[in-house]
Amino acid sequence: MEKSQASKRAEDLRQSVSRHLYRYHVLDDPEISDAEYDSLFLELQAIEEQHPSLQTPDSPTQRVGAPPVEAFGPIEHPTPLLSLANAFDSNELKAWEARNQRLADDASFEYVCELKIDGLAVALTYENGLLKTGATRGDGVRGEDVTQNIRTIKSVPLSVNKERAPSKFEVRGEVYMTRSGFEKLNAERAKENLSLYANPRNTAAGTLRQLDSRITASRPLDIFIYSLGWVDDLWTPTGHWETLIQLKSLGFKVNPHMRRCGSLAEVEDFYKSWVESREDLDYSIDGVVVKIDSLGMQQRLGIVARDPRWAIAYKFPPRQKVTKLLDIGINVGRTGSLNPYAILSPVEIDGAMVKMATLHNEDDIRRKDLRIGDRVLLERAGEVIPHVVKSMETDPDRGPAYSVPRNCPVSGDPVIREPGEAMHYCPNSSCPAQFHELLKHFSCRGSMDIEGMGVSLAQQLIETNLVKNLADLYDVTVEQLASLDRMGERSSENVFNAIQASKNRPLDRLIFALGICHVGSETARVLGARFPNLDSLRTATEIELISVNDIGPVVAKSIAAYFKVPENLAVIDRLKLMGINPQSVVKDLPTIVGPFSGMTFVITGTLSEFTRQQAESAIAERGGKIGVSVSKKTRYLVTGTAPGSKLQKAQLMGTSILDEDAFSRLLEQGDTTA
DNA sequence: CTGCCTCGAGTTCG
DNA sequence: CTCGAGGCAG
Repeated sequence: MEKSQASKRAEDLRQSVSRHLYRYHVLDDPEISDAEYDSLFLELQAIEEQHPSLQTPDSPTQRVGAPPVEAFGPIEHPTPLLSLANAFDSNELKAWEARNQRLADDASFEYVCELKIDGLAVALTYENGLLKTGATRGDGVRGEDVTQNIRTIKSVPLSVNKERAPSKFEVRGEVYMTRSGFEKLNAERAKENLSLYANPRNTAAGTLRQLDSRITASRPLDIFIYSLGWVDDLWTPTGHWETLIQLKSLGFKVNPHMRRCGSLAEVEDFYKSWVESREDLDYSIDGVVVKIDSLGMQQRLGIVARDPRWAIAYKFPPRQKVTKLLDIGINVGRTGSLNPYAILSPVEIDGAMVKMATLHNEDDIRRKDLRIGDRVLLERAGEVIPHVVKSMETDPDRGPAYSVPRNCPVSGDPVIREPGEAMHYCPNSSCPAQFHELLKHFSCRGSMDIEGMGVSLAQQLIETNLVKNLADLYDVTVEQLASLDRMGERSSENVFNAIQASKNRPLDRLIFALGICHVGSETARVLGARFPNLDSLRTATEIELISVNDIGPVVAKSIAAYFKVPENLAVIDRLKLMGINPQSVVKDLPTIVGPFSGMTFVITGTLSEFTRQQAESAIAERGGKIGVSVSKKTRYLVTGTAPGSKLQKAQLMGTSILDEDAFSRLLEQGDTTA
């Protein structure tokens, strides 16, 4: 290509690549496919390689990172990056307003609320439309020059419209890493056997301070710009809100969740709505920043020490607390696994008094080096279930490291741990603790579905020796039930009837209810469809079992082993005598042909017009399948209110997402086409 | 053998 | 919901 031609083409490409980067990373609304983008980018790169003189400092090819530097140079901030005072509750927020009103002759304020992103503050300067420097906050007065790293963040404009922007100015923002990007990064590291990063914030901090900016370029950093630092001319916005709008129109990525509020009550509303839905975001926030909108008023109120009077960080209640690990207890699971759990000095987190948390297994406890008596960090993150994050102690001699007991705390049998397995097991399958769990499993919804059979009733039946194995359950009389604690005449009859009614459950439910190791609801369903009754399953050889779809050597062995135990066979025989011997019609797995054939649906959140069961059977009736988690094979994600992390994953993977209305419409359409 | 995807098992508070 | 691990396709 001739140089003049190449120059023209390079200019066109730079513009269009920059535009597509902006649409993708700032607006989140791409116009072209990734492949189309790649081809434009590669063409530009090729031209610039051929004619190095055509390369410009704001070319998108300059975002890939540069060779490592020895150390970062210092950058002085012409106007210091301030910190923010905190308010931890509504009273402190009111006190803040009251103080400002006193100082400002009882003026009334307009506020701007923004999310407080949990990331790192940076200052970016532009000169004549070009990005000049990017610096960390440092101590507020002097930071580090991380320009090369900042350039690799795709949503940072390398240049802005010279006509509309001041000739020199500084913007401030927060660099962060999305949760999904963080998880993806850790997944990649796990694959390469590298150590895992602790959390998105620290990882973002480490990444921004990478001496080799090519590494930074490969990491999913992003930025939200939230204010103008200084400006040399031209621009005289009158308020913070207007500043944000202007920054957005210049092409900066400004967080979309901001609100102008006429009163503190509105601020409270904004704050409360985000306390509820902070987990729906793909990045962490730790509060709401409240600023007085008017710049004139800001100047009038001024700054005390390092905190401006006109702004405050209204922090969310912490979801992490430090508490004392009083002891480590052991639960024995249905499979005989010994499951350690933390007994904690009760603390309130997010409205709930937490006093227990699972500790998974011995290795996990040792990895976190938790010892009895330690102060530990406890977290109730997005999910309801709390977990112990780490120990706060550092003294290596503070007490003995934890070991799972050598003997089962219930039956006293020596526990075993197979090489390569994470869990310790009690080998005694008739251990009362195991039987208690089995009885609960046998009775639960999805198994034999015996209503009224809860923890306390199961315990009493076992302790009174009324039920020593599963078959005994069907010999229990109304009178015996009524003799137990908290069992009146009515409830005894109800439970008795529920037990009798459970005799008619289909084969797959019975197989599931037996609690054979590795045989869950799905495997039980497969087995129930392949074998006509329990007898034929019982006599099946391992080879026959393996030939069944979805059954491999491990599961086959487990099933065969179950049917070799004399106690198990005795129970099955007795159940049969009592009339529990369901038959199934053997055929190839039923395939319903319908409008949803070949589609997998995943549901998250709470639906309002359907129960989950109804939604699932509506899908199944139309030939669709229900998936547990979002994967490439998921056709639709159906979302209700308060969707879980599946939504993020679906967005990440580009899965079609249906809200409840869209789902209803799809069901109806399916009906007409069926 | 290696990378999916799916299944199983355990999970806290009110 | 999340983890670990079983099953299976490439």
